[in-house]
Amino acid sequence: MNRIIKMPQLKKRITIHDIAAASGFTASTVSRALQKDERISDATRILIESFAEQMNYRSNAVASSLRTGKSKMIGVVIPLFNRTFFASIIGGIETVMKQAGYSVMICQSNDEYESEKEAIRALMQARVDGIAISVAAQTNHFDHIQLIKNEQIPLILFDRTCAEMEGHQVIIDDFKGAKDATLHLLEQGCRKIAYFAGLQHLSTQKNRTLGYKAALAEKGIAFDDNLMIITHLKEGSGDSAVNLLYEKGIEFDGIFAASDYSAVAAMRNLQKRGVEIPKSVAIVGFSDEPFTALVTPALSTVNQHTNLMGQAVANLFMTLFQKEEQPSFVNPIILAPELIIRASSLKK
Amino acid sequence: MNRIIKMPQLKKRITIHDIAAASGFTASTVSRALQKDERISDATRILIESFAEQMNYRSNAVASSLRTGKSKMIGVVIPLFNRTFFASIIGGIETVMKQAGYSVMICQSNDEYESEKEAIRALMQARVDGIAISVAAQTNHFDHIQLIKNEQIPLILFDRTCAEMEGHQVIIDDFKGAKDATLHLLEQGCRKIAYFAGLQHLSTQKNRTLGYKAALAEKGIAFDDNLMIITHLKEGSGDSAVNLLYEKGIEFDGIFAASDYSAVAAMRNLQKRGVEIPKSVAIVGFSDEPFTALVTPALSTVNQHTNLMGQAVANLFMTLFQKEEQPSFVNPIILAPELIIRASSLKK
DNA sequence: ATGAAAGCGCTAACAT
DNA sequence: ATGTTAGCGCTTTCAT
Repeated sequence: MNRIIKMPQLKKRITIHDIAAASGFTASTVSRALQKDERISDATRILIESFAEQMNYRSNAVASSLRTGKSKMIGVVIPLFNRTFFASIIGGIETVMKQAGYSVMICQSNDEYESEKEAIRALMQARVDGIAISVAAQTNHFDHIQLIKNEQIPLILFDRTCAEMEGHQVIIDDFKGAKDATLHLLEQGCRKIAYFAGLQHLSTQKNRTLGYKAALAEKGIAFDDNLMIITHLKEGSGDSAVNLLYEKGIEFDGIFAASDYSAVAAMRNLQKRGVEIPKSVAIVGFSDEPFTALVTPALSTVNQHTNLMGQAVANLFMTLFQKEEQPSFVNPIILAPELIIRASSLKK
Repeated sequence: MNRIIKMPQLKKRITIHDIAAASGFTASTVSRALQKDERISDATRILIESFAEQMNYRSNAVASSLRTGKSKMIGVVIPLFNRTFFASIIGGIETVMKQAGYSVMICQSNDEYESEKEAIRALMQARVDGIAISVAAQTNHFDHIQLIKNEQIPLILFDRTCAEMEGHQVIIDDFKGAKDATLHLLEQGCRKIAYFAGLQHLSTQKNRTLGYKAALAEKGIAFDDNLMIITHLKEGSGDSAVNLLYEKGIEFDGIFAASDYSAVAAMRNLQKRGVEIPKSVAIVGFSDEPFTALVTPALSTVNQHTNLMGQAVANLFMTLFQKEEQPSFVNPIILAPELIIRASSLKK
């Protein structure tokens, strides 16, 4: 004797075949209808769409990706999330890519070579359609980035690039940013401007150094090696840099720090020593992190128009995706930074 | 007459079939060998591995994902990248997931319902194996989150959760954090503690309010509605909150702000008014953003052990992945916050 | 305007 | 220990 037993219905995901069965068409017609292929009549399309809706269908991007070879995803590798700088760039990238139907997969390198390599591996395995990278501080060889090019995956370097790698670039004019900042300090009457520099193998930092020097040169002031202190620019570095200047007995009447964190830490150290800011020492930072407007005195800094930068990256992707073959080089996109003058540097 | 013509060799990606052909085995053996299946002899495995290496093979995660139904990716949706808070949580998640061979796909909701919904849609289309969400400030209905549960995708709510949704949770003990902060201010002698609160429909903010009130109650101080000012807690809000207190002529000798940005903005406003901190007004913030140690006076705040929180999320995922069926509920994981006492609140 | 059939690259149940 | 075979869900060429 047989009795019908209700199986514990495993809620299988709906596929185009289910819709095909339900609607009486075939899977290909369903596929075409959902893609709004012109060859499908409006009536059929609308019918199929309503079935899809009712049956709660969501297309399987994995299957689609396997078939078409396009994942409609791009990957972005950044050093760290904990800077408004990168957050804002990604915001710009996402805004544009989303409109074009792309998802953005973000990975952190923690400024380490190994993590960066691993992130790239993961993105390539996920078969993303393009990869954008701001290279890690510790990265000094580029074989892992070369892999991307070898596989003909569109590659964009942004912010931190590397001279050793040719590729598409979206960068800030760090030279101009640093030069403007330094010129501003000079115009405020500073003559001995300490420069808290970042690691000089980074393209951005190298260019900031050139900008600093160019400003000095323009005003006929000799570059003084003692005033340039190279650090990792993390939170504590401004503090130790100021201490170093004092220990060495080096006089200074201004600071240009290539990082806001470093600048604020320096400011705090000087205030503890009773140094008046900006009267005795004027300070300018770099990046326009939100807290710079909140410290006392408010920190002058250089805004990098990060959101625009992100949009530029995304737009470049859209251009690259249209090309059959990846062009090995296009002119870099260079964005202009903007000096934000606040109380920390205004002597007059 | 025939001549051999060299075709412009399209560098096709290497598949297991190519390796099979080159090594003389079949695709399944290659697949097994590369997965280190025990049934394949060491000799064969090593041979195949060397072929793979030489031929520059990378496995196609998309194909593998389609076949196995597992993507080895998880998705994380956060409101915004521009807080060290979320950056650090993600760092914790990534550390653990990577070790287990998972990639992490991160999306921003910008605190908007629509973006959050869109992010979830993208993650589900990518067929991630699990989704972790810290819900957007503007989200007030949860149908999109319900979708995740409907599809039986492991779901973890972290930090900001919602009472309306049952699900796995990893949260901070916001109640305790706020209570400790307020008690500390009371112990410093404050009697009229202004409370700069966040939007009260957020679970975290609601709990902080309860903590604030509990501390007052414990010390026998009546809650004064005038002292509680609800804002979005963004950068400018601390400033306007202080202005409001002055306009209304409400006296206060302490501030507990549910955000570091708000706290620092308030501090700055008061300093401009010539109010001494912490002498006249003691201040405590929330989150321990890195810049809080850099302002003058350094800001007392509540550290939320974000990295641990991220690790807890990841570990919970690993547990959930092992279950055949998703348990509808497990006890929430509640992490203890830590009060960081700095100069801004030390009267004694 | 719609259908049939093949295949993207991989894995796994079922052989042997 | 290795091979055969089928199929994940989709797109797309070729038919009609």
